Amino acid sequence: MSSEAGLNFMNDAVSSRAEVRNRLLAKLSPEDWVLVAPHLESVALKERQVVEVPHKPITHVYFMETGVVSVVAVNEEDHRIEVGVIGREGMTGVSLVMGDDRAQHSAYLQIGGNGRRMPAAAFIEAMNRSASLRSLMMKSAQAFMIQTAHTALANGRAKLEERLARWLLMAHDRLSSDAVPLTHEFLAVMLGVRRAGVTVALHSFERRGLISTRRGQLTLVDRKGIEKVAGSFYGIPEAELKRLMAE
Amino acid sequence: MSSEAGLNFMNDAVSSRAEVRNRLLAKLSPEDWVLVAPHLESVALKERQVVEVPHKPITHVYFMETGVVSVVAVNEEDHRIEVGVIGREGMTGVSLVMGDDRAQHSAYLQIGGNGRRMPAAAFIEAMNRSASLRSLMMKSAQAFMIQTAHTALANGRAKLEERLARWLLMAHDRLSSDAVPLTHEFLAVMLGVRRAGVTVALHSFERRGLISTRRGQLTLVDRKGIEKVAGSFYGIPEAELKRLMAE
DNA sequence: TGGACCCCGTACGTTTCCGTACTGAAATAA
DNA sequence: TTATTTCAGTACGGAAACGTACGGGGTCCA
Repeated sequence: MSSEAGLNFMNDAVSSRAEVRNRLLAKLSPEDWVLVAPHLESVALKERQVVEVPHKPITHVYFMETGVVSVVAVNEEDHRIEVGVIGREGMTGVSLVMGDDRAQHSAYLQIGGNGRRMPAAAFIEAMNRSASLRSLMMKSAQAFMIQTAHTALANGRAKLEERLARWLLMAHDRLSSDAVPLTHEFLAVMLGVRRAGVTVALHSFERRGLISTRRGQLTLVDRKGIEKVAGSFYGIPEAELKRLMAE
Repeated sequence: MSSEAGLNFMNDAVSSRAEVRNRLLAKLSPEDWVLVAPHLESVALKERQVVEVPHKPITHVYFMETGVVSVVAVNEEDHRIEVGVIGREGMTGVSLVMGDDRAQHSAYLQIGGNGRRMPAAAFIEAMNRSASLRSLMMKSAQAFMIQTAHTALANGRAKLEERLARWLLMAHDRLSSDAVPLTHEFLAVMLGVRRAGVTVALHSFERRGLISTRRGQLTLVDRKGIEKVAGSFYGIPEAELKRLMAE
């Protein structure tokens, strides 16, 4: 998976304010928008499109408007697990906000979508020029940290069904429809469990009327019911994101 | 556990540069040190001393010189697990660096020690005045994020023995001796596993000559051997910390 | 339209870890 | 010293999830 392959550029000259649907970009002050907009470029990314490679420099930050990015931690023995997801509420390239130039984790589109991207250098430059922009980006980074911490909690204490429910809810929050176009295999990789385990769990969800499934896709039917399954493993990062973005 | 109970203040007038052993404080430029030093206060903290309470304002940041702070994520159903440890390489109160005023997680001394603390307001003020200070603190925050992500990885993919070995190594990195003064019960809480499970695993370590144990304490004997057990679940955050602090 | 491939359903024995609980030994308080 | 509490060792059945693997059905491409 190359970082550039399969990338589609939209042919807008300069991103126009009104059509911005990424929540971070939408929150920019007019002054910060002026700082950022000239460097934005609309892109459409397919599923599995890689946007960050561990220990390599970050080339662009992505502000998605649809789709879901998975951030996956990997170690040398090739153990891997998702440590967070990013959708239209945030951005990729959190390391840049922290003054680092490289990606820590693998990041790629779990569910394809479109958004805008900005070269890393321009992003850093903009943050250096505007304290308010930097402040907003740090809040976003903080929200992502919280999500990662709760992923650690769920990974250590929750059962497969609880973690799966949590994942579906987080994905659903970032999608405009109830359909989640993913195979069991990919869900399994995200959660760090067996593919067969996901199949069985989803089956149980379906029998309970929580979701419906078909090949390569599942659809949330009873969100409240799924929330019940996830219990309090879901919710805190979402509430904290809301709080951090409220001001 | 109150935040103030059992706190001991040292009677130094102003912290002197030479005796600073916290690595973050030690890295401050002379100018940044001038900004920070007047607000530092030496403290000795006993084990279980609480320094941060979830969702409550952070009152002080702590720069430990000895001892280990556990940062523990908790949810409403009272599931809890450690998401990171902090010793003389870092600081507590990472949220402040990100522009938030409250603690996300519970933080307390897992192993007692001493260090310096600084009121939150003074810390924020100092960061606002110095870009280089802020930059250093953000690097430290980044290092902590990386640790949390790898905790999520270990929680999801590693076996009990691997996670226990990882924890021992992280504690050892932050202690000046090979002795870790902790009960099995506390290790179990950190890892989110049964106390009995820790007992059995430590036993196995002891039989293999990796550690020695006595009531309320264990001692690392063969660090290399323990690293072998932890495999690649240990190491990346440590290497990244080194890199981030190298500049 | 046939073949190849991908995805899902299912199964089985096995490992890991849990929940619980009882015991004795060590440390601490009275 | 004695009483009390804390900590460690051990055990048992059971739940959860694992590794592996096989077959059938969908989907897509030639």
